[in-house]
Amino acid sequence: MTTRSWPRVIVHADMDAFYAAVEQLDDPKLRGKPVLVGPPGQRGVVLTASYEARPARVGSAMPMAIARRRCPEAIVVPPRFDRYQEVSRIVMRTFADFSPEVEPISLDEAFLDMTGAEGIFGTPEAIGSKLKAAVQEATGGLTVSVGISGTKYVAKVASGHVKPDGLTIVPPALAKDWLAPQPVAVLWGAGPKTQARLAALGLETVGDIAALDPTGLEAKLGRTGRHFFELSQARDPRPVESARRAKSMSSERTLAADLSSVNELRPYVRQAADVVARRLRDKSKAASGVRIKLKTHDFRILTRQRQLAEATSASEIVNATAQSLLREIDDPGPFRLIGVAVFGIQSSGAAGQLELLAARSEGGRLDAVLDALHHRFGPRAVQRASDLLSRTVFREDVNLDYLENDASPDEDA
DNA sequence: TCTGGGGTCCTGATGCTT
DNA sequence: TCTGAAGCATCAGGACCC
Repeated sequence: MTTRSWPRVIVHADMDAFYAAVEQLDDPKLRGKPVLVGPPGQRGVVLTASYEARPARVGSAMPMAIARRRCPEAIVVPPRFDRYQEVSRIVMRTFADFSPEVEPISLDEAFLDMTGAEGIFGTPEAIGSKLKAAVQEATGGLTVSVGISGTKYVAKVASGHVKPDGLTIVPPALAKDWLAPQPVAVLWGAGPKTQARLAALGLETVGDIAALDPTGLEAKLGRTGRHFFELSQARDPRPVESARRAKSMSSERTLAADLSSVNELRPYVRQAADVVARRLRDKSKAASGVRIKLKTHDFRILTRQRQLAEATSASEIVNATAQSLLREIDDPGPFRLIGVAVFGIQSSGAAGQLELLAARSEGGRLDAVLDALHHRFGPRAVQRASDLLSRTVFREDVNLDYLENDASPDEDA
């Protein structure tokens, strides 16, 4: 199969049962056995179930208590996020060997834009096979499922079509027909509530949506209706964005036991505020707003937010704002979860200055940026910028998105 | 059977500015 | 000077994704 007639070649790569697979990779005693990664206590859900556990109808997001009942022989392993991040970095670096345009979606999946790569890697089948082999070799044996098509949406559905260790190729010309018999659950954005609404309208498959008049669907579902219609036609113009930035950061925790008094929540707010403020500083970022989140014992979510006069990464300011927002809560509780988030994230410090200068300098050229940096902030700023740049692949025509994205690749992986 | 944590985007209400 | 409409920003909540 050739991709010459494909307008774009988009790859979606999704690691198979990632957390559980990493645990099995690191501990041979777990291999071939049902493994559940999740909190060892009762108040939590399964993060990942190994494929050996799945015949027992155990899967992600299932309450751990239920999963243990359904699969009593399963070995429960507490998550080790540092290790998953480490392996994720290896996987993402492997993807980067195939394309400069890699958009990580989470630790275990990413989109790659491989348009024009046929000359280097061959047909879509060859691209998929080589990518899978490279990941397996780089990680010491982890498998990845790959979907390839002309849009992000179809590539994503395709990668989930055959799992684990699958490779599904959907030529753009066939994509609409390929989607048609699939259930509406594959529509990006159709969760349980929306699926129920669609079912009430007698819509069960993507083909049912594709056959409708889009204005009628829009009248019933608003912008979501139009969005679903476009997806049903296999139309999805979104580009692969390798320079996507976080818009918010949060830290939240479910309490071991519900708390009723706002005063009892204060230490947890302080702790969460410290965590997000530290993460902002670690990434040389500042935030222009603070939000708190509470979950009541009956699972109602309450939020309160406030804009700050000035962007900050100071723990004291984030904490003071969060504590003040807590005073605005008049719900009697009891509460089972407390969280603090910051939003309106922007760069601060050297990375931010570099970004601004790159934006302002003529054409964003690197030499102009460094000159301006030296002129305005002195040699230490140049050193800091050089440190940042030494961790990137050099490009003559550096633009701000590229700099921003690669300034801290370790955390972003 | 009893529901995590980290995110994004959308919607409707409300208040401010022009 | 007053009023109303339009546009915009912000807020709180909801739904969704991994």
